[in-house]
Amino acid sequence: MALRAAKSDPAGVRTRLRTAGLRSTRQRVALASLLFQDRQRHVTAESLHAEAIVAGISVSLATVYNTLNQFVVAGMLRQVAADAERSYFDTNAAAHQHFYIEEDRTLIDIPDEMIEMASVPKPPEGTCIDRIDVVIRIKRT
Amino acid sequence: MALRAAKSDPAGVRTRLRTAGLRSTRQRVALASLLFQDRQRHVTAESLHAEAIVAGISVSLATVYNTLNQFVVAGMLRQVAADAERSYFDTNAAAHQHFYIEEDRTLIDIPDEMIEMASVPKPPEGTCIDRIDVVIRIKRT
DNA sequence: CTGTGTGCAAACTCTTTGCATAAGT
DNA sequence: ACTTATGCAAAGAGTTTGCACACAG
Repeated sequence: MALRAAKSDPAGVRTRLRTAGLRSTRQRVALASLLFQDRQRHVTAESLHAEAIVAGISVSLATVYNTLNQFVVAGMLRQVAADAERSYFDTNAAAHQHFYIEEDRTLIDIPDEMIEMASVPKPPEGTCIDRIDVVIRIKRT
Repeated sequence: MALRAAKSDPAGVRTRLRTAGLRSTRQRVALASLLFQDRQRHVTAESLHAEAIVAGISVSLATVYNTLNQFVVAGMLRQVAADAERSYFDTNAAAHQHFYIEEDRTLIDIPDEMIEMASVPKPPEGTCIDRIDVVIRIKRT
């Protein structure tokens, strides 16, 4: 059976951190375990911190911020600019897009197949496309 | 000749404010004149405030924020979430998309024709699409 | 051991708010 | 006149940073 709970699979997470050039500290392993145990997650620093506290992981909010930023740099997470208020982090670093429910401040992944651009505009002279972010803002009816 | 400098065309701006249900105060008229004299502009609260000061308009940063938010509510401006760091406001309230140069923190409009979605994903049950934001992040080569 | 990460609190940035004053209609 | 907007400064989010201590390699 596949052991994948926070404490039972430090190895996979550790390898992942190692590969990213990050030391396997207790906090990083714990946060990474929370983040990557499910397929796809959208967290804010606050929400992940709260989750960590509930899970009995002693970690400061500052460290959560630092860790999230490190994970973004390492390409393990993707930062999503859906709302000016706060930063969202998406465990799915691959190219994909989002619904954003403004009332709930909730992000929902859009399956790859559901969106496609007929034509991607040519970027200005001397620049290249880094990535394309699509946020479909939705409202309850 | 068409007079359209900040002080020579208060009427158009005033009408616009009136229509939006906003009183034509000196600051609102001045800020609106700065904003809408050119076809399309992307400002931050800071940049507009600085611009106003340079133009000799006495206005506080708080009022700039308040005014921008009022204009957004009134549909005169559109808020663009390109960067988590700060809010951008776009004088083109119509549906259109942006390039974002991360290094310069600069927004560039993408002409309507250049982008089109092959298929817009169906929003989840009980919701409807408010709007679609596309930000193409580009980097200097 | 040696260097890097963490915790904490304080600093920082961006944005909003409360209250007295000023201005619009 | 009566109401609403403004200015200022202070408060409020969210996020980053500096430094002493702790821990991984």
